[in-house]
Amino acid sequence: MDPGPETPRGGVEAVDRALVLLTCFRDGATSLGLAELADRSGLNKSTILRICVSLLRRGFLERGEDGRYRIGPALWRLGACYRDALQLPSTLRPELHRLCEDIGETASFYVRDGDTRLCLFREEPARAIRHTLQEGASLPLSYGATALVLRAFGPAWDPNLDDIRQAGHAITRGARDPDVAAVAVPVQRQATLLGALALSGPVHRFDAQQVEHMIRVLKQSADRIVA
Amino acid sequence: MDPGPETPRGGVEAVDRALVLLTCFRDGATSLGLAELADRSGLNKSTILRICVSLLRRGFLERGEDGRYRIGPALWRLGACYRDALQLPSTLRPELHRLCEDIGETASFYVRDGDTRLCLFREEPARAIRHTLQEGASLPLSYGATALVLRAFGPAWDPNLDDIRQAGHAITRGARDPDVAAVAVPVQRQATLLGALALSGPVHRFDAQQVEHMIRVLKQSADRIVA
DNA sequence: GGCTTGCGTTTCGCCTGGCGAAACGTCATC
DNA sequence: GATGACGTTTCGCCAGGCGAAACGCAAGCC
Repeated sequence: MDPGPETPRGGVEAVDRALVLLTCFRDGATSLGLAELADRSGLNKSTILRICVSLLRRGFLERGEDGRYRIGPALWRLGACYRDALQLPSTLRPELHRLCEDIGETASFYVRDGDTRLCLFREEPARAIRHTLQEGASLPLSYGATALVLRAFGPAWDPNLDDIRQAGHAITRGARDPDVAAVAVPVQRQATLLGALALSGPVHRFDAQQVEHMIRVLKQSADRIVA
Repeated sequence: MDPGPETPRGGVEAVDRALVLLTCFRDGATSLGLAELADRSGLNKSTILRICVSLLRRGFLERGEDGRYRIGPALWRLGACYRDALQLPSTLRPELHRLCEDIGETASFYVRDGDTRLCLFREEPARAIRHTLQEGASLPLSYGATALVLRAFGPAWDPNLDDIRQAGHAITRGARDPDVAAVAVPVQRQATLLGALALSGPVHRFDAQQVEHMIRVLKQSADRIVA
C-alpha cells in the first residue's frame, strides 16, 4: 500500500489516506479489522478510526456485528455509475450469456484500467470443470489473451503485437495458470477499442479445431455487440 | 448534497468532502464538469480541484478528453468487493435469469441500504414492453413491493406490515409508476434476511391469476437460492 | 472588433483541523 | 495474574489545506 518512494505530490493528504484505506479491500479481503487496516495501509490506528467515521457515515464502509469493516453499498452504486459511463451496448451481457451457452466455456469482457485490465462482466457455464473468475477482478496487462488484445488494439502502438492486430484475435495457453487457455477478440466501435471479449477454460478443451470455432463465434458476437 | 442542518460531527472533513464529490454522480449523471460538481456539492472550486487530484491518482475518478470527470474503475472493483462481502449464493444470478425467462418479466434482487433499497442484480426479458431498471439503482424504502418485503422481514418490527409477513410476499400496482406492478418475496438464510426477489412489469400483465403464479415461482426460486 | 459570460486553473496568507504518541479498557490465551 | 492483541480515547502542537480573489482562455453576442 506504500505509494512508492516518492508520491507524485499534490492532492489532499486525508483524502489520499481514505482512498488507500478503501483500496486495502482486495484480493478477496472482504472484511478487515482495524489492526489489519493499519497493517495494510501503514496508517496510524487513530487516523484510520477518524477517517472511518466519514466513510461509515456516507455508506462507503460498513461494520459487521463482529466490529470488522466491510465495503459499503455506496460503492456498488458508484461501480454501476462507472459501468454506465462507459456506455457499453446493452447487448453485451446477453451476448456473453449466449457465448457461454453455445460454447460451454466461461465468457468474459475486460476493459483497460491504466496498466491493468478489469473484468467487467463474465458468464460461467454450468459445467463441473470450468474457468472461474470474478466480476471486478483486476489483472495485469503483462499476460493473458485479453491483455494482449487490449494492448494490441489500444492507443499505444506496440510493434511486438503486429501479428495479433493482423489476426484480429489472441490465444494463450497456460499464461496465467498452466491449466487455463483463453481466446480473445477486440470489441471496437468506430475504430476505438471498447474492450476485449474472451472465452476461457481448461487447456485440454482448447484444441486447434475448437479454438478456430471459438474465434469465429467470438468475432460474430463482437460484431453483434456494436451493431 | 447538503448534509442537513447539522452534520453529526466527527470524521475528517476533507474525506467527507471527497465522498460528497463522488456521491454527486447519481441519477444518471455519469460525467460532470468542475462547475457542476461545485454546484452539486456546494464546495469551493479550488477545494474540489485539490481533492480531485487524489481521486484521479487512485483511479476513483477519470477525466474524459473533454475535461469532464467520470467515476473511475477503482469503484467498479470495490463495488464487486461489496457484493462479495454479502456472500450471496452463486445461484442467485442464474435463478434471476431463469425467473426472467420463465415468466417473461424483469426479475431483480434488492438489498437494504440504510433507509433506501439497492438493486444489486436484475435480468430483463427480450420483450418490447418491459420494466427497465439499472443494477446499482438506489430507491426509497417508502414504496414498492421490494421495499415492503425488506421492511417487513428486516430487523425493525413494523406492526403495519404483519399481513405481508403473514402472506410471505408483497404486491404493488402503480406504487412508483402508475404503469408498473411488482411482486416480491424475501430471500432468507437461517431467519436472517438477505434481500428481496421481485418480478416487475406493466400493470396490465399482472392480473390476479398471473400474480398467483408468479408468487409460487418466486417462492420456489427463493428456496432454491439458499438451498 | 470589443464586451460579456462561463469555464478551469493558480495563487497565497491565515487559521484550524486533524495528526499520532501515548494511555486506556477489554477481551482471550498461557 | 501476567501477557498480548485489539479497539478506543485523549490532547497539545503544528503544517496542511481552505477559499477569496485573481487569472487565462474560449465561446457567444451585439
